Amino acid sequence: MAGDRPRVAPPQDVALIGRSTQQRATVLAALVTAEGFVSARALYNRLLNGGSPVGLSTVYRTLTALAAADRADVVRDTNGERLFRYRPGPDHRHYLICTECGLSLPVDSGPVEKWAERIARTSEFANVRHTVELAGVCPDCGRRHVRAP
Amino acid sequence: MAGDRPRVAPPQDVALIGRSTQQRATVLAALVTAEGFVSARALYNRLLNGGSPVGLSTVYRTLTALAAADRADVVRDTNGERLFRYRPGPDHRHYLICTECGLSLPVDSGPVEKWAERIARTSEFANVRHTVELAGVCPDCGRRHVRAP
DNA sequence: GATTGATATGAAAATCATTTCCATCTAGCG
DNA sequence: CGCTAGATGGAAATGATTTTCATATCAATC
Ligand SMILES: [Zn+2]
Ligand SMILES: [Zn+2]
Ligand SMILES: [Zn+2]
Ligand SMILES: [Zn+2]
Repeated sequence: MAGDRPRVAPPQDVALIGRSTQQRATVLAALVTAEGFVSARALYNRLLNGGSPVGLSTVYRTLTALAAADRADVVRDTNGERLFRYRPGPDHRHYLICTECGLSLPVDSGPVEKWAERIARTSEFANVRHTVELAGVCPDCGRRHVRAP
Repeated sequence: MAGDRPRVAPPQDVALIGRSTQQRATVLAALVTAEGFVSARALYNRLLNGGSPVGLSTVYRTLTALAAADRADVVRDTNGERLFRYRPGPDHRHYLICTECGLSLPVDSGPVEKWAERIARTSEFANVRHTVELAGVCPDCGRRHVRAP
């Protein structure tokens, strides 16, 4: 198995999670290209079809590491499956996600950040983190469902 | 197996999720008594030890039904496990939960509800729901960790 | 460019929460 | 008292994620 694997431009980010390997660059590139939330399995399949197979465990490891390094946002879909989305900037974001097609839009979370901070401050709790997700049906999917089963 | 199972006062709520059975009353009573978030398995064990065993599948079914009937709030812990908490009132709540001991406190969520509503309104999305959770380390658990591994 | 030790990979097996199956029970009603 | 739709529970199935461990490869050093 030498060398005929398509090289993907490894964004500098790869270095942030340890050694810079071919697989990590591939997974990261795929995540960036996805432009939305994807599951580990979906990414795995995408790479498989694309001719750049990466082991499923490696996909999981890479995505988990990216999330830990704040390079990816993570949400859980209704079945409890984890979905990952590449995050360009340093600050975390919150999204409005379509439960039908997965379309995700960052929302203005300023107010909710302030609220969370205030709660954290006035509580005696330490190291307070928050999870905020909005989910609904996007216009396209809604249109598609008018009077149809 | 006749009749020596301790009767638990079935809150009227049992009726809300179909037939009023002994098991559902038992599960609901245990959930109320828990006074915090519990997993299905934890509740199952509690009942087992308490001498009022209820099948695990039934525990799951009951908790799921209670949640669907807005009688319980649900969160996911860091491992993706679902935790349930009995909800006395009609309105949903959000909590500040201790990641160490599970202690959960309802927080004032007025501002975040308004925020979520505004986002929902200004987006074109339909049927928008939200998930909001705060998690940290409670005073007791924090104290317990000072300078200790 | 060869050596090498720390890391990373991946296929398969293991975990673990949750669901489904299905044979058996029972609440609720006439 | 029956009757039956709905409920139960133990076992088996499902499905995502993690672990295992033998093998491969990064990257620093000679
Ligand atoms: Zn959609
Ligand atoms: Zn935030
Ligand atoms: Zn605590
Ligand atoms: Zn709310």
